[in-house]
Amino acid sequence: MKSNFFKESFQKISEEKRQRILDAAIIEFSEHGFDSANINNIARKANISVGSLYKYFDNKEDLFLTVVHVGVETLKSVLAKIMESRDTLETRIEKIIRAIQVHTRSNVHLTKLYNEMATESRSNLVWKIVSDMENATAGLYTSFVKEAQKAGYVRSDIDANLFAFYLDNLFIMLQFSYACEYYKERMKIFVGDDVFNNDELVASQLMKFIRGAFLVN
Amino acid sequence: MKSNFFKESFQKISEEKRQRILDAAIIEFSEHGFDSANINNIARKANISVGSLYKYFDNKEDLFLTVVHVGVETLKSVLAKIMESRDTLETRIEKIIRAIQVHTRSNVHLTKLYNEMATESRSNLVWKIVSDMENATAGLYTSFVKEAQKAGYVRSDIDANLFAFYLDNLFIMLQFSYACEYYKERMKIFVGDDVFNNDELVASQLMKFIRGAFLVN
Amino acid sequence: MKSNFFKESFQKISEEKRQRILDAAIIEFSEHGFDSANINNIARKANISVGSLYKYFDNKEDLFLTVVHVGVETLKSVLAKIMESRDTLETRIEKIIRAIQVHTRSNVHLTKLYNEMATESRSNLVWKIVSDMENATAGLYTSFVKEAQKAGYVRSDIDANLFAFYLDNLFIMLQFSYACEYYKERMKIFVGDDVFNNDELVASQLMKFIRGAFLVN
Amino acid sequence: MKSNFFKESFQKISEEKRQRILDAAIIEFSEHGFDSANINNIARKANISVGSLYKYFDNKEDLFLTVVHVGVETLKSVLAKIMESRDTLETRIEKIIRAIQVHTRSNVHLTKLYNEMATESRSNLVWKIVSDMENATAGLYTSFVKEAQKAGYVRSDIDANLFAFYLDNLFIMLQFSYACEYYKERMKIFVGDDVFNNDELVASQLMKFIRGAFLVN
DNA sequence: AATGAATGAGCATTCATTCAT
DNA sequence: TATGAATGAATGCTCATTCAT
Repeated sequence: MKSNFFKESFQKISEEKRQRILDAAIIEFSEHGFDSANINNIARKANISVGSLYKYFDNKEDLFLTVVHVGVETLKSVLAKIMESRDTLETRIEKIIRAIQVHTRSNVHLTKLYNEMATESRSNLVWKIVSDMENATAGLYTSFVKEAQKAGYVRSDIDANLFAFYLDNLFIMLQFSYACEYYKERMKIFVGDDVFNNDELVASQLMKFIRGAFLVN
Repeated sequence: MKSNFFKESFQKISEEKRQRILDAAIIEFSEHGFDSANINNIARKANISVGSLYKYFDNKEDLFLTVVHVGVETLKSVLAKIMESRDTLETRIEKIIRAIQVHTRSNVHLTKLYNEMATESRSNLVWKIVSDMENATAGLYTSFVKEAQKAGYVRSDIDANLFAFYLDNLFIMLQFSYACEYYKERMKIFVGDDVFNNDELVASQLMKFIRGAFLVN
Repeated sequence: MKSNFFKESFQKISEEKRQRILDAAIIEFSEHGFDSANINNIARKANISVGSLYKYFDNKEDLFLTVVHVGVETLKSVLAKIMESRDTLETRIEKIIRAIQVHTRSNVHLTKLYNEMATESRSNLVWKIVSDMENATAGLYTSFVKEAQKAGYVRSDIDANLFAFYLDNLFIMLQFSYACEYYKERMKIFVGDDVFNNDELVASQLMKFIRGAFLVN
Repeated sequence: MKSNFFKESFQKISEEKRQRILDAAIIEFSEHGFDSANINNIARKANISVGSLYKYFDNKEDLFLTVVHVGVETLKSVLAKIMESRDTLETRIEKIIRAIQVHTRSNVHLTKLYNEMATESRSNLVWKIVSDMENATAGLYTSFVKEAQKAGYVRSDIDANLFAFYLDNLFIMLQFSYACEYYKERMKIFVGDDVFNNDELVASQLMKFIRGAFLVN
């Protein structure tokens, strides 16, 4: 599968300009969705001409795909960093939760984009790009659960695949709840207007929830 | 707050035609989102003229709000039916899970619409319509958790609000996983291509996950 | 030339209903002009159905032409009443001026319609309807001027046709100045915000203007 | 008050293109009025794309206001040129009459636009634009009449404001009679089909009319 | 005869994409 | 290579006219 959706010329420009374009695009796409995103706006915000944009990308879709691709790579690297250490499952989960709280806040648009992307029945191209991230995540979580089962830390009477899935579901919703307006409001309704000043409570309770679900008692 | 966004004439037409319009609209909005939804398409699919559509609704936004409103009412009634019986928390949760599996499959577009809607804070009107559903859900779940805590069935060392929130998060993701293309693919990656023929496993494992999280051990 | 633009059925309805229709139509046309006038509005204001309107008139244009025709007849009869008495030119002119002040105020829409009508290059049909009124007016004024010339009251060194024309020009602008928003504002600029409470001054000065122009000194 | 209703880009295009757009617009607006004027027509006639038109003007109203503004400026400058010389009132009036005959013929659409515009108080914006022209005219005429009164050339027993007003009324109707179909036909009825080949007579008789009205006898 | 719901062509406006400079 | 003006297809919405009841 093609994994680059930009033209050669996009690689030749300065790192700084490239970043400006990606930033402008990720904001526009994450805030308006693919169809309503405005290419001319992106160019203006990136401080380049539309003409140039079309020198770097064949069309709107390719720009979108590039942005998604970059976003996915970013998310993968965040996860990878957490997972490379040799911690216990419990520690890892805790690290992930904290990372979500920190990372989501400083990369709101990335999460919004993920939400947006999961929405559009945007060709199957998007899926092609994202699936390897989901594959990585799924594989990682599942194998850690299985390992922990073998080691006796985690109940042996559960389906590792499904439990990894439910675990990731909780993580995704946590991300949305920190980034997307709708889910932020919803979280406030459930927990109170003050939640967003109470990361510690949110994290520790989620840990308790997950630990109960997984651990041998 | 105004809760009807349609004109009087919309009430006068036959139930069948009204349903045709709502169906066409919910499909269009759920598949394209508000901005990219095409009013002319909706009219064509509903087998009426644009002119008529505008006799029933003042504008695109009002049609959208009506559709959201109807969708929310449907979801509320499904939940209400489950909750009115005097079951234990555990039974109730199990019933909800089964209901999600059944109801989502036959109302795919409703769930897609919810996902779409959560995507960008479409004016605050949408939020006004949906917030009472979220409020109802949040209140219901939280109070049941608290009751169960009092009765000694559920751990007393947890924050009922947050646990209710995490619980609903699992439910929402389950819905998306049965309705939205993206999340369906993701679920297949986690659990295997066969998941959608294995409702029993999905439900029982989720029950196990939740039971572990909640119950006194 | 056809001089009726309505269908037979329009004559069969009650005088009261007919008037309601004409009133609604004259208001709509005079306020919005032909193109922007709204047939459905007219029907609603006249308290009849669009369907009926189309039973009485073949189309929008015919309704417009009927309205113009009625308006013209009204104006003609007002003028006729003034002219039938055996007054001197000077008295007649004074009577016309006073009549304009009174009649225009209570028939604002008629004058607006005249202005509107003079604007549209509405087919030559309009012209056909109106020309006989203009012919009548022109003939009347001109012959009175000529008579007065013969009688020695009016300067003999003038072109009666043109003087009658200039005279009517003054009358038309007076009408507009009492009926049409734009010209009302303009008159206020020229004479002061108080003009419309000062009919006496306006009339007497206009008399003085015209007398000077016409009379032998 | 804002006095430019176009975007910056409109100033950047070639004088020739700018004129083409203004010409097309003035014709369309003067022939159909604001509501019925067709933007796509204007673009086509101006030989540019609709897209471009919207690069130069935010919307239909702004294009209209620009056209009105330009028209008013043109009329003001014509009047100003006549008035700057140090002639007697009588000479000035004669110059204005001749100027109307010449200028109206070569700027038919400007006069039609004025008529159209006076027809329905298009927002109060139009009035804002035009009122300063009316103010200028009113002030000019009135002060000249007053001066002439002081100098003993004009009767002292008249209201200068009203006489200036009646004078301008005659001028306006003369303009309409040279530009607008309806008023042209009317003038032919009053004076004969040949009027438009007889500027000399029209002017000299109008002078006679006005002189009689104003002068000390 | 009367009704008014239904129709669909028409217009203002937007925006992805092109191309002359 | 970079620019941004120009293009025109597409879409929300209106309203004269029709026609089943």
